[in-house]
Amino acid sequence: MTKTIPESVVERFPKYLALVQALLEDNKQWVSSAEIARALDLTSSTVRQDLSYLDYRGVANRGYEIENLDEALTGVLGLNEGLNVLIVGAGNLGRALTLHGRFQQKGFNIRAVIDSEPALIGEAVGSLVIEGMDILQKVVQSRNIDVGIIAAPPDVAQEITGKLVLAGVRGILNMSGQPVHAPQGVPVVNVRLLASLQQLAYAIKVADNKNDKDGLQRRPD
Amino acid sequence: MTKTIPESVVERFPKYLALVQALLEDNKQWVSSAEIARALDLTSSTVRQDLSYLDYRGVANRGYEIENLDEALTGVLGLNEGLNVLIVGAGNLGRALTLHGRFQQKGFNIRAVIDSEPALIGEAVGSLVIEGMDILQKVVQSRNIDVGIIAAPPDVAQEITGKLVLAGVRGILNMSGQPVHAPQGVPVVNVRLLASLQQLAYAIKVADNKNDKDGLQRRPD
DNA sequence: TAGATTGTTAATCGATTAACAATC
DNA sequence: TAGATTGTTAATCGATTAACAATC
Repeated sequence: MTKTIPESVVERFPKYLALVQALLEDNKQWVSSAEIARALDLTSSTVRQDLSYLDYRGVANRGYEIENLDEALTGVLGLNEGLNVLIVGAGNLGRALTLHGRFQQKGFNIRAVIDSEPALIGEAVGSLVIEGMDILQKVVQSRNIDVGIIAAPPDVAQEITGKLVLAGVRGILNMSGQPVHAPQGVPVVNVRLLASLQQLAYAIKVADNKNDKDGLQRRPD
Repeated sequence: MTKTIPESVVERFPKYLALVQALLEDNKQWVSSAEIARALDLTSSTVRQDLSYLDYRGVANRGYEIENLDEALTGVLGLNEGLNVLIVGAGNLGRALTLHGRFQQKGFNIRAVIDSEPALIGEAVGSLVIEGMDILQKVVQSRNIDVGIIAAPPDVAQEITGKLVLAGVRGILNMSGQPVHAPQGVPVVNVRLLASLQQLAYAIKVADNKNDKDGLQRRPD
């Protein structure tokens, strides 16, 4: 088995992967740690350290072969196979995610959208049809769902989590805004859009203070 | 001016704020660093250290008064006033964000939705009406927009960023998936949903390996 | 071969945690 | 007053960076 990879490193892997796939599109063949560092605003030392966790080694005096780097990053992230996704909640967010082509394109195959509201059942969302919450378990099992995405209101998020776990999903992406807990062995990633906006608010405040201090103009309230 | 607050601490402030506002709803009056730590999966030491950056001090032998803590966190994040938001892109994601009541409720007032597609102009999204991209600058200025949210395709994300900066927004939340750059002084927060899914994929892989090692059953492919 | 770039070790830096005096 | 909990200092831990021998 591979050595445990620090969380801070894992968090950067998707960035490397996005860059590498963009370079691949441009038909570039090689990239150096210094180039990667420049593109992602890191040091080349961090880049080399991070990439040393991969199954693929760079080549002294050449750098990293992009195709191999792509494969190694895809492999380490567990993206070789593609993952089947169920979206829970067919509101605006659920529909937006379902129709967002980029997930599909990157190996997250959206296989179903379900909702507890009977009136929505049967409605089309892209090439899918909204199904009932009552058949969640059946859907997960018959369509080999790996990942459940919670795009439902906060108050039902934990309840849905329980159902997803029971049905046998392997991981959960929770966009409800309400942090949820699943048993050990079923990882949960909580996406907090409000938190991102609040961090932005902080950054704005800091930037404004800086401008004040520097004697620069700011738009009057 | 206040001391600079480490990024790691600022990232936790929204979590404290969410908890504190939930406790406020429950009419709780006091909370201790140990209780906060338990709820957010931190150590009480980290909590006390973090909260010591605030303008409000706790009370020995009592803990923190929730109402004051709320105010202090709101203040430090720059959320006292509420912020006016423009959403760029009236596709599924843009509409979902516009209609998502929670942002409004937490002080992010969505004042406009714009799109470059003429056919969409005039269409209603909740209480707003989709407006044209050509009046972006006018909208930002006349409606005192603080924050632009990019909910448009990746290929136009950087271009929109330029327009937003020129129009005078104070910060940008970028949900396009394409990282964008703005000049110093206009902070950008990039939300990467795909990266979250990829991190989840990694966590799933690790969890599966662990189960294998422990000799537990895993669903066969 | 000479030069460039890797992989890795050691040094530095920053974040988290432990410990405890202050205090309500 | 006694006990609990804060705020803060010092210790520990982990992540980033610097440096350089190995190597293509």
